[in-house]
Amino acid sequence: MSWVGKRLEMITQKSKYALRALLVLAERADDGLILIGDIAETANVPKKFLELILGELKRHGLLHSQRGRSGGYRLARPADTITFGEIVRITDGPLAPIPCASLSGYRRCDDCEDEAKCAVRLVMRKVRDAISDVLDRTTLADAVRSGNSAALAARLAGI
Amino acid sequence: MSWVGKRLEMITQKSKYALRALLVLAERADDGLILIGDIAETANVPKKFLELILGELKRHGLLHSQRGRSGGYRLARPADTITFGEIVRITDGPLAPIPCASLSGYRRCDDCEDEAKCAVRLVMRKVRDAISDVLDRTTLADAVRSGNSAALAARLAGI
DNA sequence: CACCTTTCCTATCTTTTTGATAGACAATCA
DNA sequence: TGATTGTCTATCAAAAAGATAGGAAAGGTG
Repeated sequence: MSWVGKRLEMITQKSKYALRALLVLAERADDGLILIGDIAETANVPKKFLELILGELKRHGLLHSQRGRSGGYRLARPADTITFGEIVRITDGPLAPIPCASLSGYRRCDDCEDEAKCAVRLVMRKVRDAISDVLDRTTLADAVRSGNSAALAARLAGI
Repeated sequence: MSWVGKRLEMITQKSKYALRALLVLAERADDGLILIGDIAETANVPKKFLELILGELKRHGLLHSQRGRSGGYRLARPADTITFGEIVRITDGPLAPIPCASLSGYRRCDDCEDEAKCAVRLVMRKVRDAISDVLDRTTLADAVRSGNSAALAARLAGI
């Protein structure tokens, strides 16, 4: 099939890293501060790159951190109040497939003749809604739960 | 807001061009062959770039074309049998946000420890389903209709 | 046939985005 | 004081996206 070798990502590696890192922090939410090296290793993310990502998440209020010996990171809010949508918007930008279909990051297409009758935009608005329907309703806590039960199911099926 | 200036596209310009071009062809489905220069002008797409796109769509069986004087392009199938999903998959690749969540273009993440319990993947599969629910159910014919009625509504509201 | 028109193919180019690393700096605590 | 740990800024290389150029091939017309 001819699309093999094409672009295969709508969500960047960076967002994937952010999600994995936050899931680690959500799982260990009761363990106090966690070292970035620890997060990097568990989530399998290059440590230096993770620094940038966690910094961004912190600046947006998702993380609390402390420097110095016995420092580290933890979630700034309960895991059931942080959604995938919020995270992806921070690391990748708006969820809409194209800017003219975005609520949070609307921008007119500069090559659009008449936005009112642009069928592409109307369809992409539906796509945006469908994406946000999933991502804005899924919290880190949900994901931890579903990850655990999926692992359990796989274990039961496999063994 | 801090995501201003970030990536604002999940669907490329190329796909937008493809959709606009095919919508032009769908609207004029009864007019026989249409010149690429005509399509380029109407859809507001750089002609040379459009050549590449239409070539790809043709090779995938969406278009019929003829060379020489009185040549041009037309849809190879009825407009109500061509979906947005099919088009976007040709021009941009799989709909899934990440390859490990794709049906049509599955590929394992090479940095994934245990796919079975990867919560990110589970969520992104839902996103994939949500996207394809919209795009695989929307045909060119649907879009032409909705574009027209949206234009009508705008006209009624505005004048 | 010769000629014009139009699609088709291949190569190339520039710009932007993505993913990643380096190194100095600042806070914290023993 | 000094080891530890997060924070900031700059920089880089590779890949993807967007676009253009030039000619080859096919089809119709006189």
